[in-house]
Amino acid sequence: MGRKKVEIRRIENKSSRQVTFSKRRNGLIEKARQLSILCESSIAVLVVSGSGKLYKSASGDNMSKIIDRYEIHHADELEALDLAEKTRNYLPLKELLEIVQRLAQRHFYLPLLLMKNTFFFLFFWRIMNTASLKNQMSIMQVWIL
Amino acid sequence: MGRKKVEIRRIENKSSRQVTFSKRRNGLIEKARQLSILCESSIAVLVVSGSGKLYKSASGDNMSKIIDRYEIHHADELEALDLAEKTRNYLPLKELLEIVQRLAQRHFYLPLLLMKNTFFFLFFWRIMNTASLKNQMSIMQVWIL
DNA sequence: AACTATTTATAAGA
DNA sequence: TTCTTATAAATAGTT
Repeated sequence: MGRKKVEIRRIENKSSRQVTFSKRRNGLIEKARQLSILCESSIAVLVVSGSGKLYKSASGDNMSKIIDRYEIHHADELEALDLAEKTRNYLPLKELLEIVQRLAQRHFYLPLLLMKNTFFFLFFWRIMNTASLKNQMSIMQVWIL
Repeated sequence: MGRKKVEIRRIENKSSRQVTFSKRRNGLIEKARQLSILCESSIAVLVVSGSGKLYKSASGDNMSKIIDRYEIHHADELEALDLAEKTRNYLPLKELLEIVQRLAQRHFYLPLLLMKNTFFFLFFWRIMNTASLKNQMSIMQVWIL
């Protein structure tokens, strides 16, 4: 949509890349706003520029709610069944902790509340019931870090 | 961009709303992809339909990374200084817990790791040092829920 | 799902 | 940067 057709590949000229970034970024956010109103939907757009600057927009609902909705969706995609299998087989505590840590690392931002239907709580309570009080601090650090 | 100019307001006819949703959603995601390539940027688009279905796209980087970048940005916006002030004045434990709960509610998805430079840990350790062991369980529930 | 008349977005230039 | 305008692209209504 312009004087010339452009190939969709990195614009090498820095200043025209910047101009295009600004124009199209505004266009994208405006499109999101329109879609949100026309079709009663909630839309989040997050843009991170090459230099790391963040531009965001949330239409129809606030950013937190939309991201929460994504987290729920994402949680659903987790390998819950595989984990359930392992849990039923009563893994050693050490291995349980490793799984928790790995998951926590991969999906760290995932609010635990949103995982209420998954197996984190099972892990948690089992660990808490198994570990001695003096170990609880370090276990809590696993959960927090 | 069509046979007629459309006002940007909710489309009342359900089926044409659905058709428009599908067309424009695809358009939006394609625009995001193009911008990401043309200008070397990372773009996340999250769309939640009126019926709650989620559509997402991440270009230039994966969704987790882009959302993490947003979380960091968001954390920076927190009223950290105000909180620091309050902390220095040694609020009663009850009030500290209330602040923690309010923050947790508003920014629940925020990974604690990303807040390492904020005051959550101060809160946490102070609470843990103040509370008796038998209260720690309920305090942990504050943190988890 | 296609088609196509129009509107809209935007690339290049001023 | 901001405005202008020729042209490409998106899409509203139709089939």
